[in-house]
Amino acid sequence: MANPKNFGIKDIARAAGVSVGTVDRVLHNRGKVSEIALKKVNEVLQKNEYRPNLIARTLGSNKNYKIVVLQPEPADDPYWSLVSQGIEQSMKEWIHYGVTISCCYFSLHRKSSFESVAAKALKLKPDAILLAPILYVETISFLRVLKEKQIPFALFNTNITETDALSFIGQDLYSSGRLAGELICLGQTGAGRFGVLHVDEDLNDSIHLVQKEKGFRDFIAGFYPFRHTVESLNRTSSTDSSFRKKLIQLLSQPDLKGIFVSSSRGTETAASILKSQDKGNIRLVGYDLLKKNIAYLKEGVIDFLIHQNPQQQAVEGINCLANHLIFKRVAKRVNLFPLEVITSQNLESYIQDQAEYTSVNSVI
Amino acid sequence: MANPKNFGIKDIARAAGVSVGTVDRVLHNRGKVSEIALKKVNEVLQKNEYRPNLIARTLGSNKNYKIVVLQPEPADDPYWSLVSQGIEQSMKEWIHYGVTISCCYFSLHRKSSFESVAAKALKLKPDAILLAPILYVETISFLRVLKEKQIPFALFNTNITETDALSFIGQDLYSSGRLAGELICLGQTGAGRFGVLHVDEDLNDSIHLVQKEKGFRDFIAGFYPFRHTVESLNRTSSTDSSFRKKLIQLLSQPDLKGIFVSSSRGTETAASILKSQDKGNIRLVGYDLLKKNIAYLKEGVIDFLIHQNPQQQAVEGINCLANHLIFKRVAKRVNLFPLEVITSQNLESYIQDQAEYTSVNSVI
DNA sequence: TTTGGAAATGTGTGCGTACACACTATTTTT
DNA sequence: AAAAATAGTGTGTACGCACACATTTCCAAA
Repeated sequence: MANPKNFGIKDIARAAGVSVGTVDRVLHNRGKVSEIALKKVNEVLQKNEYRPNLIARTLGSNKNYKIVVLQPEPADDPYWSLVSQGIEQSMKEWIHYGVTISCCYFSLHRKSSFESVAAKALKLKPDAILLAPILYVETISFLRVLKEKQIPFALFNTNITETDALSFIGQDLYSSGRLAGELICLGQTGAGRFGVLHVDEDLNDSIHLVQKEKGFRDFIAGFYPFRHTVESLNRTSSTDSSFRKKLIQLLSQPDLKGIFVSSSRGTETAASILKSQDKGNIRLVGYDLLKKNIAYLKEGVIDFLIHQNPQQQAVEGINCLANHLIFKRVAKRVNLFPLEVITSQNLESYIQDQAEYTSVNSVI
Repeated sequence: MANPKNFGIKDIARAAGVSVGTVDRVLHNRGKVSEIALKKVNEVLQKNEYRPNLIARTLGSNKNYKIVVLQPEPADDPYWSLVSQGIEQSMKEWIHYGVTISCCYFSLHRKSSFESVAAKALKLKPDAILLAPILYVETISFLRVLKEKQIPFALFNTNITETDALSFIGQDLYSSGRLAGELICLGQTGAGRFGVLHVDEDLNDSIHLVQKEKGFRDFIAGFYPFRHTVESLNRTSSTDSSFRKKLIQLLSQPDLKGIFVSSSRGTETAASILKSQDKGNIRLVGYDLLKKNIAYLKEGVIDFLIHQNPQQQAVEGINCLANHLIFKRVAKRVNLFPLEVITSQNLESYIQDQAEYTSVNSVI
């Protein structure tokens, strides 16, 4: 077994009887190399299990890359400002490697904004794109353009499997709905009613919400042994006043077992209504460690939060693309995040700062 | 704001009117530098917010470091073989930076083995030590020796706060006991009995078990609103046959609400007994994703596993020490791991391979 | 046979930093 | 006053790889 720190291209060249220039050409499939030299070098590479020193490679290389992120407007929803935090973190880290990162925001309430934002992103001449495909229809057509232009891209938050994405970074949303079902059913007995809430999003274009609900319904149908019904309530915009009335009506049902809310912001809205109706004893499962959700969790209004960890999704999306660009690293098609269950007793362990330094894999 | 990629020590030297040798001496407090030159260089450094290129620094430096890990014998318990996997992973990664890692194993069943293993570790002339302080008394005296010899060390798995550890990497064990209490009480009503099991460890020298039980008891006492008792069962060795009888007796109590097991291997033992007694409906909370525990979780015998993630603890312990040695990086005194709740529905998201590439922080 | 072009290879310099050693100026000791 | 020691600085080379450009070799065409 070679000592990886000491066996470099000079040693390869010496052993193969060629110059370091030829070794470089073989390693990078660059220029022209004779069959004889190619064979000799490859034999030495294989025999010694050569691994390039990626630190030296980075230092010696002189390329710059640009990554553009397309995501919903953070000012509209604190969930997406967590993503922005992850992006800012990544900017600071990757600048040393000659990678610059830019953000383009589209509005979830004006779907038409997606197209002009996407055009703007392309104007920036990105080497790669990280995209949260929240708007299914608009995203598909944009991805067609990326394919034409041969711009590599990765998806996060929501997966669209019928694309050529380098990678998807995020949770299995169907399974997160099943998990919510499991957490709501635990310890429950007797015939019952379950609620699913979707708040402030167009259900028809938001496959992530559809998948979550399906997971929830499938779990209840398959595992809750008593007679039950599952009802869905949607609020399409914050000016829709019938939603509150319908939820209050649902809360007054004596057989109500629990409520699953499909988004982080919706969780906050539902918790607020449950609290004001003095219904904090109803089992409530929602998403994400937004400030207000944390407060409701501590009060016991919310029983469980499923942590989507959007910040880390963004970080790992950038890492995936940067590794692809710089190191030509093969990406995992699906980088599945754990479905993290947050309760009042493990909350503190999640909101403390995570480890400052983690694996060095990203540069090796 | 300086462009971090372009402003190097040559630029500093030029701007300060000195050579790169003098800049180097100022940066590293090395050799001798006149007050005049020192002032000039420091002004330029500050004005330009100079940050060294750590990649170049690593390449240009020629130091080797040795880290030694002290942990319980993996052959005795699959939990510790997960740690070994983390160590092996880290060996591969850090060898490129001139860091070699060795392991020394002590037996939990022969406390006397700790002393000779610790001596062996010192014989290896480590630059730093990563230690699982499972045996409290033995550990304390060893840490005194490390302090004398000025060998930096980090602790993982169990914290001992009254030490000069660079860092502790692991979970808050008291809180994990509380979390277990929360998960067992959820949806339970009426007067009840709760069990805590400790399997195959000396409770007097194992503060991690003590802390977990205390957390569990404190949660139940503070939050379970009905009349209740908490009883503790210990098995001191696998030849202790009264344990099984006592557990079966506990299982037959009609007011039993749930059981908390304090270790991963004990969880397996308890689940096996619960299953054989056809008591899979009893709420059971234990630790870790060992193969057999996973099987029992899928069957529903175990309701929750708290994932200690020992592999990642080891990885991050090594990263902490390596960063300290190579980059003189200041370590977080406490690197608190999330208390991860595993159920049958989120299990798959945890046992898939984790992200292959993560933050580049470790080398910047 | 000679010439020109293509194929193939070797060499030099760069990336940014670390650090050993040569060199110069000043101060102290004999 | 001369020699030795100290303070301080500059220069060169190293790390391992990338890659541009100079040089050599080989082959085909005239």
